[in-house]
Amino acid sequence: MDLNERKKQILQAVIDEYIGSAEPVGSRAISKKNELGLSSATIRNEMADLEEMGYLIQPHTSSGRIPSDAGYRFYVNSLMKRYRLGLEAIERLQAELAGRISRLDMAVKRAGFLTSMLTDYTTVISAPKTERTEIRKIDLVPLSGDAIMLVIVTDAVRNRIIGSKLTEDECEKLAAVLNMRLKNKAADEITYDVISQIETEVCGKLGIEPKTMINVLNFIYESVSVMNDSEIYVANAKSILKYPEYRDVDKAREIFSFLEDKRNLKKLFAETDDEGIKAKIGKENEYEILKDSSIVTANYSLDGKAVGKVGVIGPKRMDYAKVFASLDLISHEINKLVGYISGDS
Amino acid sequence: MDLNERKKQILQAVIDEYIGSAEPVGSRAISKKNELGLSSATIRNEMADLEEMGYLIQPHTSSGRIPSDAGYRFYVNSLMKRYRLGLEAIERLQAELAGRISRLDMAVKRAGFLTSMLTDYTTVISAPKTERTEIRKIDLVPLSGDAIMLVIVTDAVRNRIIGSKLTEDECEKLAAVLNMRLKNKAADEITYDVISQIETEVCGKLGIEPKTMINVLNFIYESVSVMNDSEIYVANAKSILKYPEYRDVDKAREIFSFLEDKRNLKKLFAETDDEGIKAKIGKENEYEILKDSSIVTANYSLDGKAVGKVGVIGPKRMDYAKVFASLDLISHEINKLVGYISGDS
DNA sequence: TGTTAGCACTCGACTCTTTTGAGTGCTAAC
DNA sequence: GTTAGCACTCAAAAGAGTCGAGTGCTAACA
Repeated sequence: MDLNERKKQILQAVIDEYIGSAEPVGSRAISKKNELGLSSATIRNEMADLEEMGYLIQPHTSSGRIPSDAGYRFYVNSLMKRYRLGLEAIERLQAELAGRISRLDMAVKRAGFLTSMLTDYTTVISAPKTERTEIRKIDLVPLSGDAIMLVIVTDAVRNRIIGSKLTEDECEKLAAVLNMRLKNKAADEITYDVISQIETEVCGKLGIEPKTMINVLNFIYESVSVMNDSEIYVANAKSILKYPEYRDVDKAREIFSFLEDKRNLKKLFAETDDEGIKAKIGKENEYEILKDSSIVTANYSLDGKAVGKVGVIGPKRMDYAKVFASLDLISHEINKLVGYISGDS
Repeated sequence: MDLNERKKQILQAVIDEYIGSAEPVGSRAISKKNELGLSSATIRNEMADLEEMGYLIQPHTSSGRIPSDAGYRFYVNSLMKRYRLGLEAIERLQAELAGRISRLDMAVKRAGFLTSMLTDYTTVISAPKTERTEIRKIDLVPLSGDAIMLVIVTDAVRNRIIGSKLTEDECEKLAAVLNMRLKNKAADEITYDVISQIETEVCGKLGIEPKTMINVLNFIYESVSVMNDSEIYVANAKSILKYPEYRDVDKAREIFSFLEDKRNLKKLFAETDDEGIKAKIGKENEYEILKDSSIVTANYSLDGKAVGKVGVIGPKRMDYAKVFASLDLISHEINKLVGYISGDS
């Protein structure tokens, strides 16, 4: 069942051609390129073999061939030539990412955008996931001038200044209650209900102005919300409209809907390998909607541990070589970045 | 040139019908509804008049009529009936907006999303613009345990904790330099260059660890960036694919591109009235790409002063009555919200 | 004078047929 | 093993015919 050298060359030529044109490729077209010095008839025979072996598909009797999922798979595994990104592109990307970005989530967002520009495909990127964080301490510090500072300590420290006339004594009492209720609780245990309960139970008892109470609790809830969901960003979703395989507006809309729901994207990433750059081609994807698309994902890491992923979504005939090269570059650049930006969020 | 009552009724009937069907409306269809008790022939005569007067257009000789821009304009100004939103819809919206949102930008984002759900059209919303803010003071406070707190005071206070071993003395010196350079400067004067200059000039002179310096300056730059651009959010862009007028994928893509560039949206908002709810219909829009679309914008305010806008973008035959009602509701709800959330960002 | 029935006319949309041409598989000769 | 040649296939494009929703106009009616 092995492919001889000539069959490989022909398969590669067909796929390369099809990636560019999105039209079924005929024997004559391959022969014309004259890289192999074979007539169309010979190539026709080989293509018939390749079809029988499952690497090519003929949409109808009298048309050229298009690659099957297996064909693409073989191409990605064995045939694809290494793509060299232009030096200017690399340098521009490095410059863009090296700009003044101190917040990691912004940097990640930017990286996603740049990937989508580099590849011309829709890009999905996840911000680093903070492992099960729990609240270590909550502090309330009165500041001069009718303001207090609320500090929430987890792995990181988040703080906010709130306009309020709480005295030092009141601050202490409130902080004590909050710590009693929330200390050592994991972020995902602190639900909306827990917060609401504190509001109703505590507010009257301590005699604290409701507005202050609400502001404090809001900030706490917001903070745990942020901790819980590792953000996922989608860049350049519109680019799918560029490719003829999504000419059907309804299909495009389905994909947009899919991309909009971050739970889908999380699940998508959860299913992918945690190392290297991997492609999922067509039906290799779990999701019905993506059966005609391919996804290539890469990991980026901090201290050698995978913390986030970047993925490129496009038609099955995507330019895998370019996408692999781009993701390789981007993930390396993010690695550098993550190591560089200080850990605070 | 005035329209008599009957012509008005017919124009209204045509537009109502067309809003629902997106198909040219014939005289028979109007006659059938039997609200006027007129035969198709009579209506035909009236429609011919309405066409002559510029309110209707006949795409080709033997087809029904569709409203012209002027027709829509007349409809919006004089004909449109008040739309009553369902009570459950109103209550659900209020509940959704009243959730635990303490950050204004999040609330605004949410409001945009809700508007798009309510109307089923793409929604653009701008976060409140802080007027020319300037830096009043920069503080650096050493904390226990290898950390310092950087505080930037403008109208609001932004602060961040940075890992660094600066002593109290060094903090004071650095703060002095930063204040000397940046105090009383408006946010938009503090460009990337200004920040870079400080980095190169100050770093060596004070003998401060570069990493700390970079973190401090990054946060400052980030803060002024945030002050400068009032964020604009787009919700439910994909919904434009729902309407037959955007069946042409290339046209849809153009609109997506337009929506992606926030400068366009800012300009769009800048061109609209600062009070009430206003529609721009078809060619009333500056942008070529929006010539076949309509935009309805509303303002929301804080202390009676307009601070932000919400806009709905859809096909010219959008359900203006519903959109006006929705925007009315939403802007009132945001008004409440903005007054309620404390001023910090 | 306003309304309406009636009729000839228009023209996009749909269907059916024909033509075209890119591509195939197979055979026979090199 | 390779290739020229040829009959064959079939989607897509082009053309022809039909249908019907809709019009404008005229003449008759209330």
